[in-house]
Amino acid sequence: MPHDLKSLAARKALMAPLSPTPCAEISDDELVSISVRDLNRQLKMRGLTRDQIVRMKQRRRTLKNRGYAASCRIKRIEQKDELETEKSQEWHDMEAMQDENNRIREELEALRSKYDALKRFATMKRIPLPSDLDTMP
Amino acid sequence: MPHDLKSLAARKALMAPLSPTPCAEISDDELVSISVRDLNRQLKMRGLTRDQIVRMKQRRRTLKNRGYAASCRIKRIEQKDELETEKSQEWHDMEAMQDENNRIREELEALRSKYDALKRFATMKRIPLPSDLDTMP
DNA sequence: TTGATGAGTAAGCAG
DNA sequence: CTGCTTACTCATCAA
Repeated sequence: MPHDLKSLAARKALMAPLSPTPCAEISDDELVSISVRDLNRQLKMRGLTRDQIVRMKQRRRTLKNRGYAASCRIKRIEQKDELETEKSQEWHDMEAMQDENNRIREELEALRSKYDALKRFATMKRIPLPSDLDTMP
Repeated sequence: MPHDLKSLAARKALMAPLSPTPCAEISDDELVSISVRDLNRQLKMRGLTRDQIVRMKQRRRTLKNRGYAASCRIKRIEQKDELETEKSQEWHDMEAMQDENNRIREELEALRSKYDALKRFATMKRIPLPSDLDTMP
């Protein structure tokens, strides 16, 4: 259960930016969306230290991972929802089939009564029945 | 999927002990299982700094959290398994009911044939049937 | 390199 | 405080 629907926003706002050093005005959003090629270009152009470059790459990877983790969580709850939906659907189908089953069963019993009555009537009236009743068209 | 069945052990071994300073030979296992009351007793007895005590408490909380997180994950996969099991069970039930349904349907058709044959026989022989057939016992 | 996932950590809620 | 859950980070595996 979401213990924190209201604090989520606050949390996001309070969350320290991943890079204490904005390094060269590249925002997190930019950093994750930019291509590696372009990133390298930018980095060279701004003449960053090798160390700064390494940090930037790591920051990029971390930001990406954050996104992957989020997808993973979303996927998990979607799969769960899917399972529950399927289960509920099967339950409905099952109920429908149960009803149909009862309907047919009643129909069968009713017909059987009539059939038996007819047979009894024949016996009473001493009317011989054809022996091939079961195979008649 | 367990990406790391072999590396789990290695990871565990490599994982830095939560406290670089064993402080006062209290193992992680001890620390999580001991009661607060006993912990305080131990801490006082050994005469730890206020700072050390705070750290110890935090270490305890972290270790507890580690366990909670593990339980949470286990619970999650158990619930998923449960859902899948129920779904599969429903599927089996459904299949059984479908079979039963077909069986009854065939029985009904067979009986209907015999009943119709009997009626036709009566008509052919010009035998009047009782009008209350449907309500006969 | 990119994406996905298990495990650990911290924050925050509920009891 | 205890226990649970979420979001994040990191290690690791697969593609």
